[in-house]
Amino acid sequence: MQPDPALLRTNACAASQMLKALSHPDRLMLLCQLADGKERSVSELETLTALYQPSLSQQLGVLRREGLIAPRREGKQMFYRVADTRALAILHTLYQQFCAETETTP
Amino acid sequence: MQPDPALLRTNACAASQMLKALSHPDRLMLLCQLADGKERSVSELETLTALYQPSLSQQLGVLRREGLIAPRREGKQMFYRVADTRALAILHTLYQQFCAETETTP
DNA sequence: AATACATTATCAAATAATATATATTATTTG
DNA sequence: CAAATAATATATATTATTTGATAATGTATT
Repeated sequence: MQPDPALLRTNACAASQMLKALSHPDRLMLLCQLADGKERSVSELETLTALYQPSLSQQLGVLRREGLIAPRREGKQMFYRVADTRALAILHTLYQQFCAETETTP
Repeated sequence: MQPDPALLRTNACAASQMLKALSHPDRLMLLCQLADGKERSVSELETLTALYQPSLSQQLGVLRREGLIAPRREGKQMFYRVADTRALAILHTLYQQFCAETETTP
């Protein structure tokens, strides 16, 4: 599936760095709320995830520095959206694997 | 995409635990070698990844305890294969996103 | 200036990573 | 059968990183 060992390592490092950013429940919840590609304000995210505000901002900072999300300021509010198509692809797979079956079907 | 906040958190925790296991270059390289669903012996994996044996065994141990891979003994050798379909799905997405474009095309 | 919203700084506790040493299990050989 | 070897696993020690909580600070609007 991957012939060149040096390239394998390079790619594995890149991928695992992104996975590291994803592998935190709070950060993953945040990204789930942005997985539709639309943007959300920080206060919306605060409501949706029920995270304590400084933690929220802290985790958004991690995602921002990794380039996974991008900010846009509008007055006093900050809006974030997913800024990395690779992350978006992973999020969709995660949704299929971890959420699709556990959906609340009335 | 995900209405119930409690369920969101539950799923996010499950997913991030698996991602944590994936988000290490050595472990990811190992899993890449098993991503075709076939099994490989530890010594094969040692050759393929050029990892120092105790590290290799240590990382295999992490993956095994997380249930991502399953062992089979055959004489003195141990064979491992991916034992989790969710992990397999994630690995395929990762391959598409991080390896597909960088393929060595002669 | 006051208010609401958002970010940064600090720091102890918990976890994870890396390297080295040692142990286990099974086969082979004398 | 006992000793040697091979393949893999575990233990340990050290260092580095991450987490989680709280306090302090910054920024824009009213």
